[in-house]
Amino acid sequence: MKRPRILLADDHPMVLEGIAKLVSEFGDVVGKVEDGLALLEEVRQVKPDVVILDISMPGLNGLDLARHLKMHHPCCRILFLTMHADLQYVNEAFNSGATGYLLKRSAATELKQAMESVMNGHHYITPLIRKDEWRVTQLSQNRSSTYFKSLTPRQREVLQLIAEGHSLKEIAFVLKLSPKTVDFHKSKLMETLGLHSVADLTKYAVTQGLVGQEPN
Amino acid sequence: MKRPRILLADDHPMVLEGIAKLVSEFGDVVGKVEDGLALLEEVRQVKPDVVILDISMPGLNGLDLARHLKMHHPCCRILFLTMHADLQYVNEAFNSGATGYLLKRSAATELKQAMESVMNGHHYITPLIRKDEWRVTQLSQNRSSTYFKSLTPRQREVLQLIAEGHSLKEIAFVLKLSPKTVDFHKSKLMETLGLHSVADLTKYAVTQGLVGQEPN
DNA sequence: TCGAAAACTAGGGAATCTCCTAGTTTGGGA
DNA sequence: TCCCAAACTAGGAGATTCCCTAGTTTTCGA
Repeated sequence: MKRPRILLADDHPMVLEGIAKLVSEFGDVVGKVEDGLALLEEVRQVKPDVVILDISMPGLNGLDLARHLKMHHPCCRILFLTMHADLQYVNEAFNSGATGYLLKRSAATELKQAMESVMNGHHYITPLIRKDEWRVTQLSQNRSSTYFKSLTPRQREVLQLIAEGHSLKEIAFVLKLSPKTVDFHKSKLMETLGLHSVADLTKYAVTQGLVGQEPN
Repeated sequence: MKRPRILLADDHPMVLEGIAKLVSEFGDVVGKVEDGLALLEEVRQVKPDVVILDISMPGLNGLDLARHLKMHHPCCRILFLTMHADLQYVNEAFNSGATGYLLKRSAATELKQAMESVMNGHHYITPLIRKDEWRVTQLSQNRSSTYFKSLTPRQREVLQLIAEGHSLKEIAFVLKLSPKTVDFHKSKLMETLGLHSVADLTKYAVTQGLVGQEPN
């Protein structure tokens, strides 16, 4: 592989410099920037092969940047490196023109793999994000939100009530079902979402806007 | 300066490896860990001069870890490297035994400066956090309302683990307690916070920044 | 229209959690 | 120093949740 010319963007200098060190083992870091506007300017100047960027950035966020780059610098590959594992972000990223998607909690070795994929014209998505789930979402994407398309109405109902803090018994009473049935729906939806605790269900419901984030 | 023996802890491998590269220019990285328990284990094994760690970590958070370390390994210097610029965190960090406090948005060069201070027995706090403000807050801090409500350290620990999706049994194992004891702490903290379900505890922990909002 | 797949319903038994109680340890203040 | 309050520890008993299985209803495409 030809050594790619890489532009790095992250609003945390400490992280930026660290990633730069990692990346410089297999590519040339031709620029480092800490905000969205600087990135656009720098891309014009140095014409990198790949931009590695975070989603949350001051000025312009990563998703807006990706759209802009896709428009004005179509040859420039876009590799997200972010802490957001949320599928909505992943989808939004690829819809915005991303070529790859890594998490900060991915293994450091994935950087090189991802870079190779991306340089060969392929897409890359970290295995930490379940690819099949991502596919599913992508297909059902024409409706604005979501991904919990894959939940049945009953499952959504139960999920919401759980995330509101109700017990299975209470939910059963509200829905006029046996607690056993509610329990079944809970198991099923956990399986579907790949989650394993009430805590995770709650976080999921909150991020999906099913319930508010305020306790009580 | 003698090259310090450094143990690194950060729950994002990508960041961890990057920081390791940066640090290895002036110190020996004798260990890298991704969660609180691993950190305690590793400290016992390698007896580092300095631990560089994040505040938000799965298992045990950085503040609780600092207290453990101060207790069991008083010679080991503790340098926080985190994204939390909140003064409450800074105070709590120093109250918990921190020797230094850096931000991820600090300049990378501060790592070396901070390390030198810390190795010479001085404290270090990044200039991004105004030192005078920090003083003021510290004085007006009549101890208790530190980081979050009137929860005891144990209760905070348990709250975090619950909000991360662990069962009482798992938590008991991690903290080397009886599940009954964990249960008691849970009841007590629910009473203190006026909450009545795991869902609400999770939302509370998320809004307090004790855990991330992403499920899984 | 028919058949199959998906969704919905719920029971049994084991594991876990909840609530109550009680002993031990710890950190100040008189 | 001694004592008290708060924090921490854990046991018992009953309620709830988890996991598996199975029957019924609904949906949808051939």
